Amino acid sequence: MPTAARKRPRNEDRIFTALADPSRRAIFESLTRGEAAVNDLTSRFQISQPAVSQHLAVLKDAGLVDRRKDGRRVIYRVEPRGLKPLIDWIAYYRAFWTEHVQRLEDLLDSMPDDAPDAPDASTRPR
Amino acid sequence: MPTAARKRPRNEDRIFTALADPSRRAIFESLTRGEAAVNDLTSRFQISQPAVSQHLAVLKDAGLVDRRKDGRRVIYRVEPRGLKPLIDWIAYYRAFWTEHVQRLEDLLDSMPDDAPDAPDASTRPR
DNA sequence: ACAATACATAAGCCATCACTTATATTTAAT
DNA sequence: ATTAAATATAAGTGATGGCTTATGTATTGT
Repeated sequence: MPTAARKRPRNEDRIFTALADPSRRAIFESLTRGEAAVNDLTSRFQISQPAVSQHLAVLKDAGLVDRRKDGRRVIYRVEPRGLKPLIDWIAYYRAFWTEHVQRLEDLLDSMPDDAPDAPDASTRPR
Repeated sequence: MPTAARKRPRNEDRIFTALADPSRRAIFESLTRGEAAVNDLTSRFQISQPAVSQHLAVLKDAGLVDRRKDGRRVIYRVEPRGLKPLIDWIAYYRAFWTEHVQRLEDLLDSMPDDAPDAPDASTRPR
């Protein structure tokens, strides 16, 4: 069947917003060291369990983490492809100043991605 | 098992918060097309001049833009090295989750179907 | 000198956010 | 069957953030 428009929302907006909060970024960073249940994460930080759950919901909505049920626990893990829109955003604008930042080239060349899309300009100039 | 000691400054904080706002990101993106005065930027968006100045102040504080005076105008331009902490952040944690993806794939290869094992208990709280 | 222009800062308003406690829901343990 | 545990959601609250208008400070033009 011919696929119609792949009009995926692909919001780098949610990603930037999700990672802007230090607690949320700390939770994400903690998950890069291995998957963990909500209770595990709650014990690692000094915020309440609902706060952790809310942060995880934001991260999940941004596509940065995924979850799986294990009995009465919910195991969260990093979604490896979640940072792709962020990398694409950087890749798109790299053309304008890339000659000054060779490390960016190095990083982007080592990324296992294919043909980054142009980040969407939902806030367009007039 | 990676026990990442914290020896990395967290200056990506301001960058994430600076880029989290769509208007501010739009201003930054606009500056990638060339340097511009505040008045130029104000005419491109539908927000007031003080709002533009405030956004530019946040971007400058994050190290994403720099400015130069030209008569009574202030010309803003992208600071090429400004995104480096962001790129470093991605590169740093990318190493972790690619490692974990590999570990997960190895696990799935060696173990067909049953008994998901316990989450990593060696992750230490801060 | 005076007026106009370009920008920054101040002050206030309103929406959003990150947190809390309380509660509902699902699953496990006894 | 009860109780406990793990998590999500609801509701409320204080703080923060982005916007506005008003005003201050340089700089240019006449």
